[in-house]
Amino acid sequence: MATKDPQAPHLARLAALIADETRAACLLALLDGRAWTAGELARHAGVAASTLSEHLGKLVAGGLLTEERQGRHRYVRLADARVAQLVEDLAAQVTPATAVRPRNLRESSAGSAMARGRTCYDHLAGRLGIAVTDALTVRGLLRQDTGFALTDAGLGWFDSAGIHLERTGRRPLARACLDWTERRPHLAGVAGAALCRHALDAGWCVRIGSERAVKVTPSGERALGELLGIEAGALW
Amino acid sequence: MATKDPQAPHLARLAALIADETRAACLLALLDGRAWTAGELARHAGVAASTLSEHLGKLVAGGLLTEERQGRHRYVRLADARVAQLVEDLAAQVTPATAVRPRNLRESSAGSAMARGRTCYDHLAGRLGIAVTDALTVRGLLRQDTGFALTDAGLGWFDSAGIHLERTGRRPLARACLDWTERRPHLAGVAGAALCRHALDAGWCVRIGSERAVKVTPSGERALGELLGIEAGALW
DNA sequence: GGAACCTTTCGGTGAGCGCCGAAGTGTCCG
DNA sequence: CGGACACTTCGGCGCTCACCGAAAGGTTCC
Repeated sequence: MATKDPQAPHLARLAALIADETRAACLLALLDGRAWTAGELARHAGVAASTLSEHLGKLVAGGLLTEERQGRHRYVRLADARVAQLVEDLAAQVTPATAVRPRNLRESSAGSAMARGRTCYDHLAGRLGIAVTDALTVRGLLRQDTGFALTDAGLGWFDSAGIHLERTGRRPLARACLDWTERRPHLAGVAGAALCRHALDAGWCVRIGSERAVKVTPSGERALGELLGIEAGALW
Repeated sequence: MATKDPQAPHLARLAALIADETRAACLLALLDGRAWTAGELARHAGVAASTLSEHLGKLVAGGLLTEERQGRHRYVRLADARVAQLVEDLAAQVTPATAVRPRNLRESSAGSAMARGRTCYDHLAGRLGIAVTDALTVRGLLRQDTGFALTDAGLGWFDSAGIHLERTGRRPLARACLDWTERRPHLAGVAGAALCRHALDAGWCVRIGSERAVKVTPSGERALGELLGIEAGALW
C-alpha cells in the first residue's frame, strides 16, 4: 500500500538529529541555555573537532540550534524554548525507565549539586525549582490541581516582587516542565524564565562552575523565605 | 575529555526508535489511540510483514508500545498518554517548518476531513478540537491566559454535563496540546480525554472510515450549541 | 608578515541497520 | 487432519553515517 503518513519522513528526520549519542550529548549540554563554542562541545563529547563540526552543521540545518560567529569562534545555542522543551521532554521520558545512577564519588557529588538546584534551559529546576513551584502552589499563586496556570493572586505576586512578565506571542505564561530528578513538574514558561533571570540577577543564586548547577546564596535564602515562605531546609 | 552526559546514550536510543521512517509512520498511525495489528501496520507503511515485525519488537522493547496477543494476531498500541504526547510534540515541531501540502485531490479531501475534526490519541483535535477549546475559554471554564487550567466553573460544567473526571495519579486534568493543523493549543489531559470519550459515546461525533478523522453528527451540533454555544459554522 | 589558534573540508574506513524473501512456528477453521 | 492465515526468525545484501587524520581556510595577536 505504501500510503504512509506524509509527516512520517519529517518526523523521522527530526528524531534522527537527536538519535546520535554525540549530538544528544551536545543538546543536553546546551540545555543550560547558554552558548557553547564548537571546541568546548567537542571536548565535552570526547570526539574530534572535525567530527563535531559536522554534527553542528546538521543540528543548525535542522533548526535545533542557532549559531553566531564571533571571530574564529562558532557559538551555538538551542534555537528557542520549544526546542529546549522537546529535549527536556525526551530526557524526562528516558530517565524513569533506566535510573541514572552515579558510578563514583565525583559523579555523585556533581550529581547531587545538580539535584539540589540547576537551570533547565531558562528556568529553575531540581529541588530548588520544585521548592519554588510548591511554595507558589500552597500560597494559591499557582494552580496545579486543574491544569497548570498562575492565579490572579499569582500575577499580583510577580508584579509586587518587581518581576515583569512579558506577554509575548505564543509562549505560555506558565507551563509545567517535568523535573527529571524530582519526577514532578516545576514552573517553566515565561514566568519560570523571568523568575530564574531575576534570581540570578538579584544574586539569589549563582552558577557553580561552568555547568548547569546553581546554588542558593545566603541573601537568596532570605529572599525566598520572605517572599515565598521557603525554609532553608527545603533547599537541601 | 569524553565526560559526556550519562543521559546522552539513553536519549539517543529513544530518539533512534523514532528516527526510522517506517517506525515513525507506525507511531503516527497509532496516534488514533486504537490498537492495530502487525499486518495492518505493514500494509499502511508499505513494507514486508517480516520487516514490520522487527520494528514492532524494537518499539515494544523500547517501551513506546504495548502489545496484546490474541490468537494469531498481535495487537499493538501506544504505551500510554505520555508517549502519545511525545509523538505529538515532535510532530508539531516538524510541521511548521515544512508545511505539509496535499499533492492530489484524494489527499486533499482526506486532509480537509482531518483538518475539520480528528482524534489526537484520546482527545479531540482539528477545527472541532479548537472550537471546543475556544468555547470553554470564552465561557470562563478554561483559563489560557496565565497557563492552561480548568476554572472552578469549568469543573462544575463537566459535572453538570455528566462527564466524570477521574483524578488519577500523575496525569494532569487539563493540558495544552499543540494542534498541528490549527497551530494553536487544544484541550488534552484527563478532561480532554473524558470529553472526547463522551462525545463518541453520546453520538456527538462519529469516526470516518478507519482513520483518525471524525465528523460531527446533527445531534452533536445541537448538543455543542446548547452546552457550549458553538455555532455549526465554526465546525466547517 | 608570521605564528598560534579555532574551525571546516575531504577522503577513506568500518559498523550499524533497514530491507527482503524463504523457511519456520503457532492459530484458526472447515 | 489439513489448509489458510498471521506472525517470526534467519541469512544476506546494500546503504547510510559517525568517525578520524590530514590539509586548508580564516582570525587574532605579536
